[in-house]
Amino acid sequence: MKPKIDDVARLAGVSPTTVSRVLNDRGYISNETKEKVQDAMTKLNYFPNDIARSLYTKRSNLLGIIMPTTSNPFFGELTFHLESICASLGYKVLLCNSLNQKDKEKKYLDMLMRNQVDGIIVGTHNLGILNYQKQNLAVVSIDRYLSETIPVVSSDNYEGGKLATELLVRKSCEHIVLIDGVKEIEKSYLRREAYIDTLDKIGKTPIIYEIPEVFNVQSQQEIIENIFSEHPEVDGVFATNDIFAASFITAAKRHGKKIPEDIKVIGYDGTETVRTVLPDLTTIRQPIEMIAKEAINILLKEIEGEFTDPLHETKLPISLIEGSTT
Amino acid sequence: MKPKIDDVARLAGVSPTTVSRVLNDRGYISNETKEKVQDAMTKLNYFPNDIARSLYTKRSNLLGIIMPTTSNPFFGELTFHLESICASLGYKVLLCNSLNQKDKEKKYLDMLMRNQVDGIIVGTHNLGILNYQKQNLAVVSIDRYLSETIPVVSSDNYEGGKLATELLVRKSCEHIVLIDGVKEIEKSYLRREAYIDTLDKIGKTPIIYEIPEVFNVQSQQEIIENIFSEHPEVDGVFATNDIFAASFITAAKRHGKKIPEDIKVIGYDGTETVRTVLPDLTTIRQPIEMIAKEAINILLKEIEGEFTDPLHETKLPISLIEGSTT
DNA sequence: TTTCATATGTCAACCCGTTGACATATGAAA
DNA sequence: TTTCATATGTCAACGGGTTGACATATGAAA
Repeated sequence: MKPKIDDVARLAGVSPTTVSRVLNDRGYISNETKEKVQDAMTKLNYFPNDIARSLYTKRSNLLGIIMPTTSNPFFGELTFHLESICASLGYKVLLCNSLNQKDKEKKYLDMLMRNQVDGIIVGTHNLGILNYQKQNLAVVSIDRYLSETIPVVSSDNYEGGKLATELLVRKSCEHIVLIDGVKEIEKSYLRREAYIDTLDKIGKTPIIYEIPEVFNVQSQQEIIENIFSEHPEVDGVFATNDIFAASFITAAKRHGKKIPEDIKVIGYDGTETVRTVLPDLTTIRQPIEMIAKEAINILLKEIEGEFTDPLHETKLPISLIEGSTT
Repeated sequence: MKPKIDDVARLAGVSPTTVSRVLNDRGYISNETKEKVQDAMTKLNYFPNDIARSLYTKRSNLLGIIMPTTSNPFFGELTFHLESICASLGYKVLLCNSLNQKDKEKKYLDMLMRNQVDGIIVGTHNLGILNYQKQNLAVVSIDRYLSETIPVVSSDNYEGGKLATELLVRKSCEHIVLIDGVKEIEKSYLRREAYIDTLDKIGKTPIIYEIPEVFNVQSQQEIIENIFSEHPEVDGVFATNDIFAASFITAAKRHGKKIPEDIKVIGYDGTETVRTVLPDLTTIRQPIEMIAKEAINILLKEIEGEFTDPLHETKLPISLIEGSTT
């Protein structure tokens, strides 16, 4: 059996209340007693039961993180930073990989509610479900508009899309294709909008390819193949994430195209991983750690009840990293 | 205030016990009552408090996952699979990014114990701390020997190292360098051993470079630079993970070396991410999902108390993926 | 000598849901 | 008519730790 507070008290020769006082640093305790108690805890290998504590204090110190998948380097890195910051602040993280599937998100949300999380950080698409139960729950969304009451932390997607498209234009690309995720309702596609606006301004027609199952390599490649058959004139590609960009480059090479001579390619995200594995790739870098910090900042304020501002949106700066693919 | 079981009971016009019976599907309940209760729960937005439940049942259904960092694609993907499988089995995951730092691991371990996790999956180096408290706790280690009583799940590292080195030899490399992590005590370095053994057999001298701070890009590059000054004759490189391999290739290009003509490079891991971003890279692929499945299998057996076999080790098959870097 | 900060103990209520024991009621089968 | 499966209620203990109220004791300062 796991030792409990009574066992510690007995071994230390004090009352359970005193042990609790040591644990919570309340009231008067002599150093001598403190040591006795701590020794007893060490000897017994005692760990205070946070479940019992939470039940009483009504504070779980648990946060939920819902991401599409930590397999994706952007979300993997984001999750790392989020969790690291949480840990440094005494919060624990329940991880959820929703794969952007509504049913999974619903189940995860349910699970998180049952586990009395103090707040949730959401990096996933859908989650319309959230609305009806927002009530007391603190929620922050990363990069996605979820509802009017949920603050969003993102980097400057419009500016990123603009920078990317402008770069291709400046490099004299005539036929610039956008490779993006699927446009869903209620989701703002600022990178895409910036791409369209920028092309509009110089009288060019947008050519957009949508990749539906974001985390399915196969479907990605099929769609990218279509670009070459349907738009063989393509000489510039803006992919809204680096993985798409990399996939495109691979396909382009297969088609005998030279990057950047024949086609210039720019990606998006600029994760450590992709920067290391494919440092040549020109990309728009998101400040992932800063996003994580800001998201947690806001979430904690919400948890403390200090947050009232609806329609709150934080836009963090992006930066262009020019490699040799443009 | 969050609704509790009594509120549900009142609204449904039944007793709290009946609500509990509905929740746990125990005893006799008419369908009519079931529906009334479920309606009331929906109306009130009621979520059963898993904390209170756990306290009574002494089962948290919580698992701890300690990884170096989900930023790394191997661990990001591993974490994804582990979590997905856990979720499908009704387990919840507390995520810990230890960065292989002993003090952090200790803190995380402490945290997990306090949270009454049913088991822990460890993908991190150190954790000698584990020994003294192993007692009732179910633990599985991935790829690392931690103690005699902790089962290890890994892929066949020796075979992988052998295949990799043999491939370079077969491709007529004369000066084969190994880029590896730092060799620590108590850690088995089978990939390295296989490399050494394979070279020994044909009378070649191993040349080993160790990268200490695995997740520090800067230090990686510095060490790799040394290879070119100290061993300009290098014509084959076996990197024990794909990130090292990619870093080396980047450096090689900077030095005007052609891959594979001047230097052949093989990596290790074969994650989805690297396969997509750098599909040319020859690598040894680890069956990440299989590793995750097997780890959880064993962990659950431990939790159910069915596991007694000490010194248990599971070795899963690796495969060679030949790209164009060799 | 009085007073008070320090130090510790006892006790019970509380957090929320679970469970076993026991009571009661209904309707159908024997 | 008896019996029993079905259906629901009441009640209290339980899980492990927290906390407030109150009692008591000691030693030092006033």
